[in-house]
Amino acid sequence: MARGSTRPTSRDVARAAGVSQAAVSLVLGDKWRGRVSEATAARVRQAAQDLGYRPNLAARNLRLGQARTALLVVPALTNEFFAAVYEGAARIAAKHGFGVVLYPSPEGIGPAPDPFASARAALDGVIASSMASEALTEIRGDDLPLVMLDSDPAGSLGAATVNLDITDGMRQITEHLLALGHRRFLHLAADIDSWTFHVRARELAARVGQAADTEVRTAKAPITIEGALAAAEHALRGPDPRPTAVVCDDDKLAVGAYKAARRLGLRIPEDLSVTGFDDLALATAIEPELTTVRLDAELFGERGMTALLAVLEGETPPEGNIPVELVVRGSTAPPRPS
Amino acid sequence: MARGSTRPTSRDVARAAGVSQAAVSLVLGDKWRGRVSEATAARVRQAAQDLGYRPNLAARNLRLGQARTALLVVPALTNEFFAAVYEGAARIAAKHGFGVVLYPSPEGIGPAPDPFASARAALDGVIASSMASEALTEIRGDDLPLVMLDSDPAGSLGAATVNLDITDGMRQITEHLLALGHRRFLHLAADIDSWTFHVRARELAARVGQAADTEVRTAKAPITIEGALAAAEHALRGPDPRPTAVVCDDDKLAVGAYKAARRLGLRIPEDLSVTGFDDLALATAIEPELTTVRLDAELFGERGMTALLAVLEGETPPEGNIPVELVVRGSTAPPRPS
DNA sequence: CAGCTCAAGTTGTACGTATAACGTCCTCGG
DNA sequence: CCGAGGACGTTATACGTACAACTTGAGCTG
Repeated sequence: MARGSTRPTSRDVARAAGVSQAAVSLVLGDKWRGRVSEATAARVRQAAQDLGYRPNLAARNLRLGQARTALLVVPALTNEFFAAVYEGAARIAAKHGFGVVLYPSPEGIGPAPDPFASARAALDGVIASSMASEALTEIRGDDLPLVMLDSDPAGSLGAATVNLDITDGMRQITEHLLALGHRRFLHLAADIDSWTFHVRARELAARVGQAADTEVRTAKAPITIEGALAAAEHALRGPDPRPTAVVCDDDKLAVGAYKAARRLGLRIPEDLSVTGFDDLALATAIEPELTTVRLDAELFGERGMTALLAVLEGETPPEGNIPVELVVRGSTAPPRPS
Repeated sequence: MARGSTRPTSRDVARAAGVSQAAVSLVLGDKWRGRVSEATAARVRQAAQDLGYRPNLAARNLRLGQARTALLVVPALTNEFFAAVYEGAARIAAKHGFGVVLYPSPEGIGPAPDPFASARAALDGVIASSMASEALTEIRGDDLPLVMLDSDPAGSLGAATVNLDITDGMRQITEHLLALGHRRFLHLAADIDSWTFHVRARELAARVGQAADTEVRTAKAPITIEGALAAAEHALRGPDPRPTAVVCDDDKLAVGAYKAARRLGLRIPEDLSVTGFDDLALATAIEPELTTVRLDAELFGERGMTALLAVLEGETPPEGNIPVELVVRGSTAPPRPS
């Protein structure tokens, strides 16, 4: 802030090139065909180069009434899944000259004024994960275009939604396990009240319910290794007969299940099958490698940004769920004959 | 963009409250003590509330000549370490009314105009990880305040630096392994040419060199599980006698080492000790849990942001390395007597 | 009651840009 | 030789805000 020489403006460039400020704006804005001679344009570009001129974004945004910036609201970047969503969104944004800013994790803000509560004018739109929906209304105005990620299409009035095909993912897992012969399941569920996890539970119950002699127990856990370990161990120590397969809402929960199995002396997959959800780096780090559902988080982010851009253009965003894929690895096998 | 009713401005609020626009600015900017009566101030605030007024950030930034925004340049957010750095930086930033934007991963930008190349005017400063230093000069002007993360203090002319005490971390690892009795080491090194990884190699060589009858082999690998697996397997199949400890530059590399050991029929830690670096979630997910050096990535980000804020205030940023901590878990043990 | 002070505002302007609207000169057809 | 139009610009203005400088009236003092 205590910088003496301020940065050069378009007026400085104009002076150096011997033209008016307007001419500089035309040339650098690439709107000079038939309005400025090639020679003059070259002179202007050279002057801009020499001075190291960069347009002042604040002024440009003010003038144009838009910021070419979108806000992405996610629960936590340290979750690899959401980091990948960001990267996908940022890639598409960059292709269209847009930037993406993140809503800082709510618990970290404290009593300070939320920078984004007053930043609405510098944003053109919002992409929000359903997991972060509570704080959403105060961040976003009632007028800012909105795209919801993984949210109940029926419940998000007006806003465009982009969803992964969670239902199909859970269907594939369930059918895989049923085909292997499993009948007694433990559902290790995330203790988060959001649409995407409700769908998992609903689909698991529906599919398993169609087979005979089946049972589904549920244990809720926070999405941490320790939390999952505690919940899984407690549930697996429950009344006989023990479940033969643990269906986890998330790969991280599956790691907890692995640790619980180890404590109980159960081998995976011989004594216990385990499945995850997301296909994070974690899934192939552990032994045996985890059977899970691959979610293309980057594509998810890309679709979210694409949808927002469509809304901004006044078009109708594309519909349709993003397909997911069951990846069978070493953590699932037929149950031991009892 | 095709929105009919534009958002209310401070002038609209002024009209509604029956005062001038300047009065609105004074009241909402909290600079009205002794300039505006309490009653009028209340009227203004009420009007702003009613209209749902939010200041236009672009205009404010233009007027003030600052954006209260910092740019954080990191190689990849999907690396949990850098995601945590972001969260730390964003937390401190928010406390000071600042925002943090990320430099989008370079490979994703493609031929489109880089939004940040021209965004300098909307940025007040840059925090950059050394791993991303190549692209730095074109992003940053030559005038924007800069803080470097994990970079050679001697090499970063003028810019403030914030460093983790990597040297001490490697010292602790080496001494731990030497104390256990190890003499033959494999250094599974990241194939990235950056200061932070040079320090690891240098310190390992220096410390081990002080003991008698020691040997250090080096294998370079990209920081992926597959890459590390290939490099580690190749190195461990090398000429006898085999190394008894694998020192990895990074936890992810250590996972590759685990997989290589498994392929070779070596048990960890009985036949082979393995150490990591970073203490990511991965470290406690695998079995046995990984002996590694804990880096407080969030604190790292906090310190980076604090340093930048100090520079912006014209103060001298605080000095000193951030301490790191050896976390001994189950992946290290005395070598098998030969 | 003249002159001063102070509260309580208002008027005016600048930040840097993009673009609409307005000159010029030059060329060229009729 | 005149007028039309294109090529090549320039001048002027608005975006919404923050703040310096000015105005106005009331109260107080001597």
